[in-house]
Amino acid sequence: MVPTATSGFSRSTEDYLKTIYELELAGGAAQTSAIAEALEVAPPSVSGMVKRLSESGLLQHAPYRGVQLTLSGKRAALRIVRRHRILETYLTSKLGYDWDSVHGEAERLEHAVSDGLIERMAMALGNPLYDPHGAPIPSKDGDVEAPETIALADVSVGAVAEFRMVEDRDPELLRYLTSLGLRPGVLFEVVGRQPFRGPITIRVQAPAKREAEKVIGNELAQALRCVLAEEEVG
Amino acid sequence: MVPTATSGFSRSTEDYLKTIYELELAGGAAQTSAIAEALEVAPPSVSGMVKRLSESGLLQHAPYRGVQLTLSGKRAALRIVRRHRILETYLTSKLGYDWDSVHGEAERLEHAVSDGLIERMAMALGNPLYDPHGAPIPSKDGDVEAPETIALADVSVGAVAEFRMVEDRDPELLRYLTSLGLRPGVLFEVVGRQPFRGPITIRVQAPAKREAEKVIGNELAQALRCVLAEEEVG
DNA sequence: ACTATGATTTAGGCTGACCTAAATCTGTAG
DNA sequence: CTACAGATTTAGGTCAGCCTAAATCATAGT
Repeated sequence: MVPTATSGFSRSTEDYLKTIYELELAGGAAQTSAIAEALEVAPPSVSGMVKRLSESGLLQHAPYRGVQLTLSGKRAALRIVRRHRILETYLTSKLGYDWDSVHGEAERLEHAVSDGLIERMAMALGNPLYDPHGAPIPSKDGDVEAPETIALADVSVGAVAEFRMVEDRDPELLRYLTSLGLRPGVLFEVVGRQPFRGPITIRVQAPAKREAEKVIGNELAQALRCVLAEEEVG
Repeated sequence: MVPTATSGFSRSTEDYLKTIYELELAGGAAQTSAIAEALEVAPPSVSGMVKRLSESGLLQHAPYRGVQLTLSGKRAALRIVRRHRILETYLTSKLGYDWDSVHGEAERLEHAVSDGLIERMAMALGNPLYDPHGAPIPSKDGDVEAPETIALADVSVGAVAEFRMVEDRDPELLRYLTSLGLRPGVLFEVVGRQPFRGPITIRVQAPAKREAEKVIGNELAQALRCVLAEEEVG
């Protein structure tokens, strides 16, 4: 009738490319085991798929070393990333989804939606630059602006910073952030930090509300990407 | 990561069930060759899939005779039909698609979208009862109201009728209807018909416009489902 | 420089969904 | 009542993508 995916690649291929792209961002060449873990697949399955993908020219494989996307592989990956983030944005803005429940839906739809529909959604949203979790949306021709951010864990005590971005995969984490009042764009001040990778205390600047202090574990604080704000005018 | 379809059935299974459902509507038990043609696969592929589907209890197979959906098969089929029609309606109402270009998009998305998203779309549309081509949208628990219609070809000369519904599969046909001013809900009068299955002349009641006469081939007129309107008040 | 450990690949298999070619059934026309 | 045409099924094969078990490689620690 109508093919599964709209790229000429299989659903599975698209998933591998996107995953490899994200692993490369996080650090150099993607390892077989890392890909396997991210895709919840056994390592030999990755070896097999990697062979096929490199035969299609989508990536280069240095055996036992790792894998790197070629230009066309990266292009295909960024196309999926764009779709994923536009879908997440559309679902939250236009259909009342919460930011913690869009990931899985986007994960399926990113393969099924046509380019035309993605562009209509982007248009309807006013061509947004960031998704609901603060991740940058690649442009149609594959440009991504990756803003410089630091982990909340690395913001010094006394500094004011803006929460900018967090991974979209963990709904519980996202709901927890909601309960703290933390979403992209929110300003906060670090008012204390315990030693030995201990918890961090922040004061969220909720507009027209009591600014309660919140305590955040160090591990979570590593996952929250921020930028330092201008100094507050005394 | 996340399964392809949201029903527990494969994309392919969903397509077979929907197709068989539609063939049954059109006339009794679905034949292997009819299924094969509709899905654009070879007849032996259908035999194989039919065996699997009947082993799963989704249909009953009378060898060499045909195939009939069981209750659970019909339920699964209607679920897909509902998704397809809600998607078509959403795309036309909310994203500016024309009625001739939604079918293919819905064909892919119907397998990927979650039940929750479908219900949100339905809600956003005000729980519509008909899709853009006039086809009834099954309810969540599988009730379809199939209105009594007759082919435009069977409307007698002099009668006024309302155009109600047409198949969604042929974009060219739909664009042609658009050019005639025919979409669901439009009234027209049959002003003439040539003998020997010849063409039919109608006058479309365009509000506040010149009511030009249009000539329609008999074959097309068979595909246009209508209901007779009340007599016009002289 | 060797060796153990962990990562990776190879070998061999399975399943779903498709295909073509060959066999078999059904119903109709003589 | 038989034979043939057309529909259907069976037989046997391919391919993508997954799996487990076994072999191989890379490297870090002695």
